[in-house]
Amino acid sequence: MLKIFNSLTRSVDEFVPIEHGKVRMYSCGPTVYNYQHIGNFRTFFFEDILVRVLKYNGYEVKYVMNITDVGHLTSDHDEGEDKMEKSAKEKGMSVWEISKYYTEVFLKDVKLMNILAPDIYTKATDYIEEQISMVKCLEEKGFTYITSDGVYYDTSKFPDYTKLAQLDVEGMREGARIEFSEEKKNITDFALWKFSPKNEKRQMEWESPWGIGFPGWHIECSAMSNAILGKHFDIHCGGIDHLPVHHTNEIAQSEACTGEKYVNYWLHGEFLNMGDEKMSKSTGKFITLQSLIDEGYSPLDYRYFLLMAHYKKKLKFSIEALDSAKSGYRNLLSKLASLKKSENGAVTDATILDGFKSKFLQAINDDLNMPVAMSVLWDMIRSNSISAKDKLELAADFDNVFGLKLIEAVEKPEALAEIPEEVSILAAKRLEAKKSKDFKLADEIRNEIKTLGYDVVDTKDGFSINKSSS
RNA sequence: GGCGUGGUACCCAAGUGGCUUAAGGGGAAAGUCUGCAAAACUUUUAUUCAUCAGUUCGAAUCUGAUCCACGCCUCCA
Repeated sequence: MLKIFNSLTRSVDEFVPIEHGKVRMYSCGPTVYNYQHIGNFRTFFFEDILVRVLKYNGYEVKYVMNITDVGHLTSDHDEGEDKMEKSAKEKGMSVWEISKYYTEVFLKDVKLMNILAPDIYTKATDYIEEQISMVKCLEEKGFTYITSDGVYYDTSKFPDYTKLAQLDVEGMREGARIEFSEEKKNITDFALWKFSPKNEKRQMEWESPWGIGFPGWHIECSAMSNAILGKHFDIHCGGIDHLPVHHTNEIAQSEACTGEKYVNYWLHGEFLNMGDEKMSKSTGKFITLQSLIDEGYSPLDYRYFLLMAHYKKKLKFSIEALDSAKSGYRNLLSKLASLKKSENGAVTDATILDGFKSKFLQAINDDLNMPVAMSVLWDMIRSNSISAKDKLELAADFDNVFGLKLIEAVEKPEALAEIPEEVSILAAKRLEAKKSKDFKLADEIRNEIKTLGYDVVDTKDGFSINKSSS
């Protein structure tokens, strides 16, 4: 039985799908105006784990992720610039080029982290009609009003507005860091449709019943999820930051328009912190996946790092912590590789195997407790009463959830990559020296090989060469 | 000002009333092995869970107070 923490109820609830055996799920993807940083990837990773756990439990999953390429404003309560347009201006490219470029980088990074692609990626600009008709629907039902700069949602008309995030609207007003627009009726009201500036031609703008403009940021998710998954579906997830505003607004829009319950389970991933503070794009303090790769880390080292913590807890990122994950991951792979070579040994007692399997299942089904699942993997690998073959099979089975490419890595270890001939010859010479007990020469040759960037390691009947770890 | 998290070994991090006198990984130390080194294997590494009170037969886990750190109420995964 799968249990997950539902932000709506604020408790760990048993997961019961709307339709037996099937799950419809939506998550808020990237806004493609800049690179995604490793904190963003923590959330995409968490959603990936959720999908994998659902599939491991036998559910058929229909998974949609959006790509925001319009309407996401820089700040100021619907008064800032559009992030896409701003980024395009700064880089001297068209918004469409910006969108294409950052989407491609995102897709590449996602793949490197072995995050399974959703069934459908939806772009906000591909669903303008749907967004307009949802705004119309809200207008007809009396949830909107028009100001000088757009069509707004009147949150006071939706009684359950504060439910998801348990917002204290009065308290917000007192400490608000920013004055809110005079034209807004309530501090929490938000734009559904924004008018293009009178004196400026936007690159992205569309005709609408209210005038030329572009959709507000929140409406895209309501419109697209509705179009693809229907009015009422199972799971909606995203980063924790989306809970008080974006997801709260989505519920208000969707439920006001359809009159039905929107989503059954809301899941939110916590932030990755740099030291004690969150990693954030607006402060410029962030790390991309590519920069980790440039530093000599594998994207899967980072994945292993993420598996060590629960998704609902803040995680401190540091090079030290990443290094320990890297070591842990490499150790794991070398253990598995040596299992591959070893004799199979005795047949394993089935009850022992089942014990590990059920511990694993219990961990992943307990609100995706990956740290515990990882400890089950390690205990299993260190166990004395399981044959090498069974260990590898179980590891492969668990890896359907972990996504660490454990078996691929064992099949073709990268250490065997290309050893230059020069190094091979030296190593052979060293073996000769060793055989004639000229250990001084042997050590000299080993040092020489070391300076070429390789390590020679003695084995029972010879040696093996590995690239020095950086 | 309001709302909300969290403080567990040298580091990362599970555990949220008895099964645990606190998982797992990294690191460190000792031993076996080895010409040496590495790897591998074995063992060790928190009588203690920010602090102080309290509830309980029993608390890291519940309650209260205190200290500290962080997030949200501007955009953000």
